[in-house]
Amino acid sequence: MRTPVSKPAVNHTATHVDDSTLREALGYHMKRSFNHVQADLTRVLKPFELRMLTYTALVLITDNPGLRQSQLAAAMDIERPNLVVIIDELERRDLILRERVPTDRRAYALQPTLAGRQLYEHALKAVRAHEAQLTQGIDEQTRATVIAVLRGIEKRLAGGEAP
Amino acid sequence: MRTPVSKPAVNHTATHVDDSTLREALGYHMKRSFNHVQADLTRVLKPFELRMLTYTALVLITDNPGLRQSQLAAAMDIERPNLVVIIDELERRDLILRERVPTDRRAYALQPTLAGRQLYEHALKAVRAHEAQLTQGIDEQTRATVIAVLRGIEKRLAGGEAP
DNA sequence: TATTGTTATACTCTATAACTATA
DNA sequence: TATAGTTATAGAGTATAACAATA
Repeated sequence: MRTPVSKPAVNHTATHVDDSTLREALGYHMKRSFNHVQADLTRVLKPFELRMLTYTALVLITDNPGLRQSQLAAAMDIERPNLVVIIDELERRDLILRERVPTDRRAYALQPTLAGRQLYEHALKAVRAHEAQLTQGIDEQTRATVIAVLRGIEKRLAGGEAP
Repeated sequence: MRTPVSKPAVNHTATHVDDSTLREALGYHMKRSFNHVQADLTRVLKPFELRMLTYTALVLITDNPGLRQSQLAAAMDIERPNLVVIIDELERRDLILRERVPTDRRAYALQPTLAGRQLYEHALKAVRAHEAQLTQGIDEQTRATVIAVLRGIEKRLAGGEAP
């Protein structure tokens, strides 16, 4: 989507730019590869009219019915105000419900609807196919190592600077 | 910056949310870890009044003096229009120069100024220290594997869907 | 006083179409 | 006609402050 399918006959633009200084940094590669993964996943989710964030929210609500918005925001690692529009969108499409919690009338218990659970199933299948294509040729051991490193970095940075 | 330094005594928000469905996907972990890396790097670059994109542009221009904007945009994997404001900002701060190319008066040759080269040196040192802290405890072999996987994914998705 | 959800707001990054001036 | 840089614009993600209702 970002690069032309066939390269131009004469290419003045991509000739030998030295990025060796940047390539040292893990974050540089994380950014570049994630941008492509993000764009690709957006394309995969488009037929379901879902984005990465609405998909993530739908999955977590379906797997954790009764979840509260504050819990969901924490799980998704986003701020509460940013979750509101996501939940609004899913609710407007009748994929989830906001149910009042009797014991705490400030909070909502988020519940998937039947339509929500069905969309979850279909979208999940597409995402898994996408994931399989993405990690094709990467052995399970290596994939697990990459995930472990990414999670380790996340935990280190999430926990605050000084241990 | 995102999570409090000390967790609240009673925590209703983070209790046992099942994200096992999402955790299968590599992209999920890429997003989460990159968000933290991005936020952390933003903090590291703040004293230099640089962002990830202005830093990247400054490094590439300094390492490749005379680079054209179209080449730089391709190297940074961003669209040309988005590069303009980045170059504007660096030029306004007298960190780089737009020099007309005599042989092609449509194009600019981007050159770092002395101030740009100096800021490059200082920022690079800070970024390297950040990187060292980030990858602390990860052996070189593993780090190389992660980078290779990320680059492989980027290349696969950048090249178009059908090989 | 603290928390849940909310509104409003701002900044960053990304993407596309269309323009200008050159080639 | 094609390319380099530009302008304008739109969409998405992220972050903070401040509010009403409730605890």
